[in-house]
Amino acid sequence: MMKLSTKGRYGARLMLDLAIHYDDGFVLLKDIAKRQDISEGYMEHLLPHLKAAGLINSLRGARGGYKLAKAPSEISLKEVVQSLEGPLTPAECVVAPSVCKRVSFCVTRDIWKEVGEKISQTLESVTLKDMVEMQKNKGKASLTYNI
Amino acid sequence: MMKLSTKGRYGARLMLDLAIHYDDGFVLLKDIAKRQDISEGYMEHLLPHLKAAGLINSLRGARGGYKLAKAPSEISLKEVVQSLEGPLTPAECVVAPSVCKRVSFCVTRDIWKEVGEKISQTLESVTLKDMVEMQKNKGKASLTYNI
DNA sequence: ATATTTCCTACTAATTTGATAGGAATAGTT
DNA sequence: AACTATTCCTATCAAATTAGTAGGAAATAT
Ligand code: FES
Ligand code: FES
Repeated sequence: MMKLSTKGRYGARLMLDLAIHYDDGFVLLKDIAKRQDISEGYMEHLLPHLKAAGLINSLRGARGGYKLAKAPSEISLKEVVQSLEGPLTPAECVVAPSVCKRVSFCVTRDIWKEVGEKISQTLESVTLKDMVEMQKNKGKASLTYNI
Repeated sequence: MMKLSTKGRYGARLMLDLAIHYDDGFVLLKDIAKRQDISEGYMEHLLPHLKAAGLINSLRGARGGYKLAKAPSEISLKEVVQSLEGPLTPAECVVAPSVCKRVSFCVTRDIWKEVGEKISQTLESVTLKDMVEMQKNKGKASLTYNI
């Protein structure tokens, strides 16, 4: 249905959480899971991908945890989603031409490619820092509403 | 993986095929299936959606078949994909807020919404007529190559 | 040593996707 | 009226993907 899987959605929230706590040193997965209300066990599966993509660092053992490998302003949402969901294209054959026999003359493929590029551009234009700012503003707004 | 399902992909090819044969009256599903190399039985499932969306007309019985309900220039790829895949948004909660408890303060949701709008815009800017033109140009190019 | 935490692997359950099958309803043709 | 060709409808099945759980090994600080 053209949906992101939970990998991408949970991953975005995970990274946003790490960005919010960027100055707090290593953050416990347990705490992220609690704050974001996501199963700790499931979220564990996301971390190797994020690490392989060079987006986070980890330390094990007591006092261990996770933290961003770069400043929030240096990490785009595109990197996050892509590391978890794979290529951001609506059709496999855009990135793996061998899966379709019709690649050489298929018009729809050209369009799927273009759509994928638009998605990439959009996600690339948003950094974790932007998201932290957005979150702060949201917090303010809801406080105002409560007065 | 942020992929379109075969519904959307096959549907786009089906509609392109109908657009190419727009002047030929009712077109047989059998012929579309043969030309596009898609299982006739499976493609059958797509047609009710396209019809419900007012994109095609059908006639049953002998000499029956399918044809576009509007001129190719009046049908955007967005309508086609949307009728088959549902809302063009990367996360369910954008369109059905009740599925997440965090809607009121969730930043990622705002972003998924924006991405969905970009996808919509891109698909909306392409009509079946555009696709037919693209196909013609492809045909020309490949002929040239063969000389 | 001990407690805490990441890391790794295997397994299971649930959902979605892709595909097939059989026949009812409809419309033209003879 | 009988016949043929086609859409239309529903049920079913198989395969693949996604979501989630479990158990324990490896590493690090105290
Ligand atoms: S959809 Fe893959 S080549 Fe057309
Ligand atoms: S992902 Fe649905 S509200 Fe955040």
